[in-house]
Amino acid sequence: MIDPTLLRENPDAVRRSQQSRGSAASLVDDAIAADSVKRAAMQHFERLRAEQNAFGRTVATAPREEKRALVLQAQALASQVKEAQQKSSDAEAEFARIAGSLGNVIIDGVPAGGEDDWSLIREVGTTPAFDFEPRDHADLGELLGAIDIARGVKVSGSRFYFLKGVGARLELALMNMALDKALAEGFIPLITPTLVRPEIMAGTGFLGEHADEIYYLPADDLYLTGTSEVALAGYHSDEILDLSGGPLRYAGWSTCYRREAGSAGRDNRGILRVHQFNKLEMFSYVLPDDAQAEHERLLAYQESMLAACELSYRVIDIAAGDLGSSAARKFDIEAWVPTQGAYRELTSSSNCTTYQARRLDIRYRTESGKTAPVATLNGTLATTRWLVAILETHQQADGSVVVPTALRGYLGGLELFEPIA
RNA sequence: GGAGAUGUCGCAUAGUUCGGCCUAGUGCACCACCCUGCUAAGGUGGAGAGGGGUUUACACUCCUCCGUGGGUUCAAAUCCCACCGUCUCCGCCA
Repeated sequence: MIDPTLLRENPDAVRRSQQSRGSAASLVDDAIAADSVKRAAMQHFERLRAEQNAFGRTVATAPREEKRALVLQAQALASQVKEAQQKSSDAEAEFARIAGSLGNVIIDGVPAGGEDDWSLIREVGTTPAFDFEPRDHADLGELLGAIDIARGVKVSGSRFYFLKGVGARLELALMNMALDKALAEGFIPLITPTLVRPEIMAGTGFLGEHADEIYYLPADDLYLTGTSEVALAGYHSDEILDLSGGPLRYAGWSTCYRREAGSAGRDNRGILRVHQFNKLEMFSYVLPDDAQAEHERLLAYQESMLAACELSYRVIDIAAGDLGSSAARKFDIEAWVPTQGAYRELTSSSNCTTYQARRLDIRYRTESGKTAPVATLNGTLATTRWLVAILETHQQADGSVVVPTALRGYLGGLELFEPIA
């Protein structure tokens, strides 16, 4: 939910944002109209209600013999009040529906356009060159006994897999390295629920256009989360936070579930795009004025992880039309995947400003003692998908894979993954 | 899954019997000031959340909120229905 005051006082800013996203700017005018209808209806209802309340007090204290006549009068008033209340709550719901469909107001500098209109922030590292034909991660995974796709499909269907042997160990090593990084930066570790209630899912903005991407358990009315961001954002819902000591930073580890309904035929090979994977996610609650600095900070942590994995990558500023509704800006880091000859997303970091917090009712106390929504940000610190880039980047001609130095300590000193017999 | 208990503005509670001076009282904690004078106490006042009106702002004023959503009624914390959470016991259980 965007700031209704901004909608009233600076509708042009919201219009520009909608245009950059390629969404309907006319929604802004609809929202403003609905807002004024809502307020008129509220005022009408509240005036009648005040009258009714006053009358009620008269009835309560009236002598018995006058009560009967007074009650008859009050009955007429009550039906008017009821009607006005209905109109008011309808108008309120209508405003919420329209205003809720407006995306977050993007931050200046975010490129306009869609999926391909991102702008490059920087490229880091040199893309690996091989004097042999590199194998893709699926082949390497099989060769090393690290990834068992066939049995994953047998047990659970397409886009499922087993991590096995050094593959399983590599994932745990990566997660542990990421956790240590997070701890060093002051994040509080959390292992989060992966099943959440509808209001939490809706509050984080995932039940909008992408609802078909989400697993749902109708028998229990619960959703399986595609990222621990959902639980991490819901963690402080309906709370007033004390941020006087600085931001609240959490590192949430969870398994993530995605239906991948809209990606049939894409990335069918290997574990690039799967229904289930693990992720360590950073999540920050900060004062609104600190949000942009925090975004840079999360990005820096991510880059240091990529560097520790000795990967070559680029940082991109995602275009407005490719942002989720909650994000005001999103930076992705994409690592070079040799056999694809392309950069592929390994991390994503969003600044949701106050949009998500407003919907989840997460506030802080301003200096004047009033409450105001906080800003929320999230970013990937490690996921299963990183194995793709790590295996492919560090492979050798014989199919072995050199373990990045920083990860060796998490693998009992193992320096090389070797093909199994 | 079964039985029972329970949910009140930070925490703890009063209020629910029998609907109406509940505009939800009190204690603790909190904030400001005063007094005292030394590691503690006393006094006065303030102070919940969301929204509307009016405001540069302060202030003022109105509406809503007693787990959630409905219902009955002129009037609901209080009565009725459904749901949710928590606790206790029983059952079941990777």
